[in-house]
Amino acid sequence: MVSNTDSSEALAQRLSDSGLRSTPQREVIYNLLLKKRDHPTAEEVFARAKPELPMISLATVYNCLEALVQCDLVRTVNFERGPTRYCPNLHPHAHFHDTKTGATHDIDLPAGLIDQVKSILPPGFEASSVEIIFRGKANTAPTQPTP
Amino acid sequence: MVSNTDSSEALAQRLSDSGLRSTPQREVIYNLLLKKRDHPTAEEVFARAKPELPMISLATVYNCLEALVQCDLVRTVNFERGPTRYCPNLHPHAHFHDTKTGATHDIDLPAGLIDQVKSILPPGFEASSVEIIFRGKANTAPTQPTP
DNA sequence: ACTAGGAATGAGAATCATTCTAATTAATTA
DNA sequence: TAATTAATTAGAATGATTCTCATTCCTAGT
Repeated sequence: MVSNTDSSEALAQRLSDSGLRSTPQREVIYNLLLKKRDHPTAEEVFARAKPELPMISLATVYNCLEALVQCDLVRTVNFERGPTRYCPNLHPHAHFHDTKTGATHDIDLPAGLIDQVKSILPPGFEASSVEIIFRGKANTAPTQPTP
Repeated sequence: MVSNTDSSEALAQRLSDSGLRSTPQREVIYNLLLKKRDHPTAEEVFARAKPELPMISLATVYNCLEALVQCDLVRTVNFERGPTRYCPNLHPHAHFHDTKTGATHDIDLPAGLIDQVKSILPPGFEASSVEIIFRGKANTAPTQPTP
């Protein structure tokens, strides 16, 4: 099992690789993103952090989230002009935005898809990233009630 | 050649199909989007409309753009949380955002690509739309100077 | 043509997410 | 330990968009 100390040190390492410091606020926020991976907004992160860090300010939440994005532990997701949402990254994935419920789902991308999509670019276009956003209804079956 | 009246009437038709009225402001704004297809923001549209309609207000620009979006003559494009940009639609296309210059380029999508991308969705996900955004550098050769 | 009722417009206030500022605190290095 | 540098906090400021509301414009129905 991964101990708390291990993940703290991994985070500290990642941060310092980007010239940033590890702080209690950054640790709490990163762990909270890992615990509930539902693409919270900064305000939601703020609310979830408060019980652990009652004095934390919204500005710090933004600062911490930006730090985590900078060291590539977290990705931002935007739908239209809604508030930015944060997702503890790793695998390449697309996002499915349920227009009914507002929920965001990660969609794993099969190997090669990104390259295949990039291959439609005319000469002269060098894409460093490709973002794919689906919109629609997700019929995510609720946890099956035992009959 | 398509006369001004023709396009006006086409616009009027589209608008009234969506229960909206044709107005001078909406016509000017739609024509201006068609004339320079560089994905302007509302503020930019505002600036371009003023010479023709000195009394137009920014609120009206937003209203008109929304009307055009509603009757499917115009699409919105968003990059992160930057201002919404407007693009007179029609073909299915992706967007390439030049991170160096900020310019937005339309990328035509080959037939079938959208369906192919949709096919990666796990069961239960019904996508009504797929958006593809590329980011990177575009080496769009400037209009070749005759030697 | 005339008028009632519903849109659309214009001007400015309000809102929302985010960024900035300045003062304070904490951590790291000399 | 002192000096530097970064991070935190609270609140002000910003920027895009939406809202409000008074006014004007159309459109039906008479």
